[in-house]
Amino acid sequence: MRAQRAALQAIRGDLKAAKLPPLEWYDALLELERAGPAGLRPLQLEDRLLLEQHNVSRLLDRLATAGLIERRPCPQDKRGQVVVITAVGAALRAAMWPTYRAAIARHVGVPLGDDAAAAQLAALLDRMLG
Amino acid sequence: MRAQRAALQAIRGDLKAAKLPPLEWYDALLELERAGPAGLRPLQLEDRLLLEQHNVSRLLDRLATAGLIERRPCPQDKRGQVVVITAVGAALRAAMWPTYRAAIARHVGVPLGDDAAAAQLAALLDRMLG
DNA sequence: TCAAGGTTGATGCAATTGCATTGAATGCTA
DNA sequence: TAGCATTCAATGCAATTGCATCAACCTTGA
Repeated sequence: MRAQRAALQAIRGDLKAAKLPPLEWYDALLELERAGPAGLRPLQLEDRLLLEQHNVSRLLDRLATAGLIERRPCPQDKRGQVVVITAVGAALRAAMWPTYRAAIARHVGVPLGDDAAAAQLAALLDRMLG
Repeated sequence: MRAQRAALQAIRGDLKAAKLPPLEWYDALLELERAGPAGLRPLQLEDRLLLEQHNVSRLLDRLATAGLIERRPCPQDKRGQVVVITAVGAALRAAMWPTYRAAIARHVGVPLGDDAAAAQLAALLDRMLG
């Protein structure tokens, strides 16, 4: 918990110092970019981001307000919607990556030392997501 | 990040289901209990809990309101204070432990499998706190 | 086919967190 | 030792998160 908090706060600090949006935006935009033009249902985002339903709903509000995503009605289910990333959204995600990548390297990669340690850590943490 | 979030949310859920206070209270009370009757300065709590100054200040507000800690003036530094856990606070921490312990076992221990994996994970994460 | 129950996503309200600033006290330096 | 930058902790305000609930829609089964 403490290691995660330290890394997270440090990475957030780097993003903020670069005047970039919060980390949550990146995560959401990345998932949506991976989903391609088919987009994602909010429920799928919940699963992938491990966020609660109401937090996804409000995160999407902010992303939509910023013009980074588009909410489209869902043909199969009129309650639902399909969320698609816009070109602006994809551009922002790409613009965030260099800073984010460097922050990860600095605050996770460097402390861990070698790549083998990182791989080991990833493997262990993966077990916790089964 | 995702592994931590999953574990944290699950553990919080268990504490809530048992009608116990939030995890942050436990962490703070534990540090204060370890500090003994000498107590801790808020700044020391910041370091140990990796919380920002204003969050410590407000966490202490809540703990004090609940009668779990006592804020005493600091003799060496009249700006500061010394925070000491009360008997009620220690009792609450102790009461939380069985549930917390079980939650950790369930959501961290079990997924990891054996103790060796847990030790390895702890060692790797420790590197990130240097 | 329609009533009952479950799912999807939004929203009002309270609690928490983040951010900037403040007030008080300290210590450094000239 | 007066002046000034720094440190400790609190606080007003905005943004976010948590919680409960709601409205709309879907699904199932008699």
